[in-house]
Amino acid sequence: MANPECRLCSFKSPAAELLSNDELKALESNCAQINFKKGEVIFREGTLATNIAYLKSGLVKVHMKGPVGDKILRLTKAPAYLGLPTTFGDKLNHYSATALTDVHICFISLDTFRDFIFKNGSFAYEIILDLCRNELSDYQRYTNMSQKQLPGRLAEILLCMSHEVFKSTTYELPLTISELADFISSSRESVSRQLSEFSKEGIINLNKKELQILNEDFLRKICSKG
Amino acid sequence: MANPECRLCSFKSPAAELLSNDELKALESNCAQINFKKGEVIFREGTLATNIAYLKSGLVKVHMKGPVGDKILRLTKAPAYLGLPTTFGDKLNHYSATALTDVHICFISLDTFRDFIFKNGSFAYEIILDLCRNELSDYQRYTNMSQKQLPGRLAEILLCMSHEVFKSTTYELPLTISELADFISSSRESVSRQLSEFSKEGIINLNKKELQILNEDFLRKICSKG
DNA sequence: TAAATATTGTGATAAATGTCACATCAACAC
DNA sequence: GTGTTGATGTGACATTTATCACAATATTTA
Repeated sequence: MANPECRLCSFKSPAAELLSNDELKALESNCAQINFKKGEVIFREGTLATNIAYLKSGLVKVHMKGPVGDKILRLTKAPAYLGLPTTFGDKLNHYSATALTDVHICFISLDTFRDFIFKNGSFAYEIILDLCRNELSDYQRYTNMSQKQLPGRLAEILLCMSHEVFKSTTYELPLTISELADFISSSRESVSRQLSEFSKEGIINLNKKELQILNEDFLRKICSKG
Repeated sequence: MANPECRLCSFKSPAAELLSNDELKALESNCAQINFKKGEVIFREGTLATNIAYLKSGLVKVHMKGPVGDKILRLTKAPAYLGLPTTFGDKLNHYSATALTDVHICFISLDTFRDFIFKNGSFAYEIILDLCRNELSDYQRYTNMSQKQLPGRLAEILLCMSHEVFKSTTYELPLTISELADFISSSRESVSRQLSEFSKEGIINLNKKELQILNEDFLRKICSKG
């Protein structure tokens, strides 16, 4: 738990950029940075939601227990607040967050955060914008995932990770095959087979975890056709 | 378009309850009530999002075009704001809202609403709470729907409408079979068959649109088993 | 009222994908 | 090293569910 220097922090969220010096000072004394290793749970479904978690660096999966197994709801890349809805929406966390890389998290006292919302309209507005944008992209993904079948769903998250997370057509898969399956609501075996299929067709190249998108246009076509 | 009397309105949202008299006055002059008949579109995907839509009375479906067809994202019952995320998140609406009953909608000027957020912390906080609670329940439904198969998904929305919307085990289905299919991402035919199945098993009774849940426990069991 | 249109029910069939079983491979602990 | 554990690939098969086709009702419109 390092002593944070929020005022000097260069990883501030867009919302935190709008805080006054005094507010940043208040933040400093009500905030603790904790580092997690890849694979560690940042907060867990069913436990008390006591702090706001701000993801300062790294990549995280947000996931929830479903009737069958785990469901990955979204990947969240720094910088971002992690559990606003689960922290404000209920006393108990309704989902979990797990580090996919080593991450830096700042836990912010709920009271302090709430105070900013009450007293700093710009801050509140920025938080609202953030919640709204997230909901839009969630709805979009939800709709796509629920109407496409396996090839389209898989193509979609491969492209999504390429565009939204890594900004590159080559990247190291941050998820295991099982997790990919949890993400697109399919089975490990089916995902494995579909990846082989994409490889055979020359659309991707997968070496261990290293993924290379060879034919993005075709992948896009698969994605949009479903 | 009636001249609204927001100050006297007895259908205020929890957030609007927190507005001052002056703010309510500002609301009055920047707000227009419009009534829609069952089946009419309140706002449409792809059009400019220019106003906040507050659902004062009635029931609405929120839906989005998907790769295959329409996808119903949620049912929203009055009182509720309808398109906050699509209004704040982007200039264009990312989804549509259609009346399932006759409804009263108050369209509120975006600037006015934004002003309340900036200047009234309690209002902003209430809006944030609302967004958060919605996201939680969306995630829950999303997870359930994506992991269950047809019987479980159908059972879930039948129960959901019973508990959340109508608060009764007997109610008139607000959706056609096709819409039910759009909601649970299945086909019209499969939903029709599954409803017959439930009827044969004595779990429900469906007469025209009048649905009666006869064996709620069993329906719950189907719902939780998937 | 009749015609037109939308909604629903149901059988036959095909396609997609989950499940089971087992082999292989990699990482890590001891 | 060696054994243990977790992750992955793949064949065979069963199951679920979409699709197509068409009939039967409802509902709306002319």
